[in-house]
Amino acid sequence: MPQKENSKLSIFNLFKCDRNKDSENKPEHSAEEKIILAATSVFQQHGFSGAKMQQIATTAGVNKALIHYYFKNKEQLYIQVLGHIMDLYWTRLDQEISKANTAVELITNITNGMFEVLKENPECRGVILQELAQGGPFIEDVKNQISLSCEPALLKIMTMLQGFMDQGEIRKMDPMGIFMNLSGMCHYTFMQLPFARISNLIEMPTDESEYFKAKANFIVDMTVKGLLK
Amino acid sequence: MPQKENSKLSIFNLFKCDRNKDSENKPEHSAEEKIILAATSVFQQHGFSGAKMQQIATTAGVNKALIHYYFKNKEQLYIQVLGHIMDLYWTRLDQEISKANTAVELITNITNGMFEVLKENPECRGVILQELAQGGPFIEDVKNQISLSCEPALLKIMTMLQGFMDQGEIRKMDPMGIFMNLSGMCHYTFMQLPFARISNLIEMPTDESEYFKAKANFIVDMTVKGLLK
DNA sequence: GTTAAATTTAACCAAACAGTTAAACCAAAT
DNA sequence: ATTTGGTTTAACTGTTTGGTTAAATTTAAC
Repeated sequence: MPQKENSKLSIFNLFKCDRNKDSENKPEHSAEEKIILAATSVFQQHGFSGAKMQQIATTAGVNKALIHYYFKNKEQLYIQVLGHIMDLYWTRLDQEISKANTAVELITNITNGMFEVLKENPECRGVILQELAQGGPFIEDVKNQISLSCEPALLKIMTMLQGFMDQGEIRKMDPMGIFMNLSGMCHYTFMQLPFARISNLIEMPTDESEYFKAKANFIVDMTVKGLLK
Repeated sequence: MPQKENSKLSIFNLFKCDRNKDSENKPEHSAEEKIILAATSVFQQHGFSGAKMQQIATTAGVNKALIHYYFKNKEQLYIQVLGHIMDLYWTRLDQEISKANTAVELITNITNGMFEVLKENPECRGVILQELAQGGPFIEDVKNQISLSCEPALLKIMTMLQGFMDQGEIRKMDPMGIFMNLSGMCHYTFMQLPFARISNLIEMPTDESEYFKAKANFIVDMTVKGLLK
């Protein structure tokens, strides 16, 4: 069904096909899902203005007219993409933090969760942060999406950190500051990945997953050490 | 003089007017400088594709034809802007690190230097990182610019950190990893600034400079603590 | 088998935009 | 006084692109 206005695809529908690759009878996304996924990728590569509707259609293996059948216009499509990415990101992060019982585990899980979601979904890297950094016309939509997707998980993280401080596992610091610093280190790792790949200033092992593993460990190590009493 | 091809404006010419504001007789930038400055701002706000040559001209207080008189096309102008930003950034950083005698001073100065240059030049925030994160067609130009602008300063930082490790002030860690983490925390602070300004999840004092000061101290504190033995 | 929804095809429109051109204008230098 | 180079003006071109439309075609449901 077309959804010209403000309905929103759920991440659960959008990715259930990826999760159980064994079901060969229904391996395909719906057209609407394919469009969102393609749009996410194209917006990531070229930015909002640089992304062409035709390329999104081609990438999705779909006709351009169909995009406008499902989405009112480029802006609305972009907003849906923002929502999709936020959902993807915070759903994953929420899973990770729920498993932690100590501060060290929490830091470790957040870091690994961020690394995994950014590894598996390269298109997450640019899109959101671009909106944040530029403070463009979609910043309000990002804010609304954040309220929906991330606020509960974020508050959970804050509460847990505060708890670990109260019980003395780590020293008393601003929990939001801790999380922001951790986010910064993780995201920055992926932000400069295209540069790291071609630069001789940064050593990259042939196996890139080794690089990520080492980076994540390094971040956890430095952060945990920075938090302990 | 027009410079259709590969000549490059020096940052020293580009900003000497800002430094000595007392000289009222020559307060104006040259047209070429005005164009670069305007272009930097417009590219930052709208990205490469979203930036309009006409808007750059208007912002610079100059005619559109004049842009093409000095710069071959949009791509070349953008590359010049990248170079200008990198120069600006690393020149400032180089000044800061030279003043440090201990690891703590080094971390402090790098952090403060980054904060100041990002505070004073908001347009630095998006442009470069956008290129890095997207890995777009200009990544090679960024790499070349980095070789010119930052490599010496970066190597200096690495050497200093290594020295502080050898003499036992901080524990032995990958110096590049330290710098990358520090960069990530600083840049991320500014990246999400537009969001922080409108969000109620992040507390912002009415005086924004207070926010920056606290953030910088927090980053230094966490980093230094994370590096000590 | 009929109906309704999903999807394609292909042509089209209007606006925006990068870049060009040529003539005119102006300021400073010679 | 003339030259030269920087700068403006304004019109123009060719292309790209977002979006529309209407008819045709397929798919799935009932």
